Amino acid sequence: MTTAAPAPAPSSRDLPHPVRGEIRLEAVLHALSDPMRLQVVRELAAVSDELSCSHFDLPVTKSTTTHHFRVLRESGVIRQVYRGTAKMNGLRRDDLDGLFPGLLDSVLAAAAAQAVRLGSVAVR
Amino acid sequence: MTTAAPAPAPSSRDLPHPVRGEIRLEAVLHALSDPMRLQVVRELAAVSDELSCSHFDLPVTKSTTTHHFRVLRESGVIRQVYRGTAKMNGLRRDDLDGLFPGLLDSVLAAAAAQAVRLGSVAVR
DNA sequence: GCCGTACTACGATGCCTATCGTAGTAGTCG
DNA sequence: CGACTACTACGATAGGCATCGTAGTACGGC
Repeated sequence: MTTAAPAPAPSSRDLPHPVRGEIRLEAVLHALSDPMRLQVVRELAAVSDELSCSHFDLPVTKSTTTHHFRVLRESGVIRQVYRGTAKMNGLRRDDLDGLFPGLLDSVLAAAAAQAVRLGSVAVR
Repeated sequence: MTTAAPAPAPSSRDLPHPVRGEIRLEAVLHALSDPMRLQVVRELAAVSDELSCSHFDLPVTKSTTTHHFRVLRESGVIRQVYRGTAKMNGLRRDDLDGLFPGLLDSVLAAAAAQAVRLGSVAVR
């Protein structure tokens, strides 16, 4: 075993992500069709950086939050990594733009337009 | 009474559609997140004309087909009208483009790109 | 070493939905 | 009128999913 890959301790903390080629349009659309998940994606796109799960103050329990983040991750919309005790979430903009050019931007623009239209203009 | 609207016989054949302002992004994304419905929308966009329900040869029963067309209609993606015995379906491109500029086109492009990517290039 | 924080996993529940089959209604054509 | 076509409505079923609560695991600080 020359390579002697030290197997960086599976640690049971590695999260399964679809590789770019495995991302399916239907799954992405489904992930974005939930208001709570769409809101999360909008926030992530706004900061264009990673955010911890606890940063989001969603009106549901932690368990449900975990579930929504998992749907987003497994559909390929976000990437999740552990950083110490925190789990950071980042938008997979490169992969999404590569596979579906313009899709994410038009969805984000549509969400923003609708937020204005529905009078949610004042932040929340 | 001048108008004297003769009430063109409700006939129980008028189909409820959301007006433009009632169309919700989440509902549209959800409607498009089903493979069968996405396929229908792609065909409608390809012909840019009305198509009867029976034109589509979906691998499900008539009942299920009716259900899918209703989801598309109630979400505001398509418009349905009766023409004789046939029920014609047309994409509401104007309304969708007006509310969510570029969204429909990028979804259609993404669907086409994915179809190619998955090797479904040879028809079925 | 112990505790608090952050997040997960598991089990349960209720709703939504995709699917079917059967029966029924509207329109057209003979 | 009568048969045929096109589509709907209704009822049933099974699976998915958003939600919760509780219990558990990993990390970092004291």
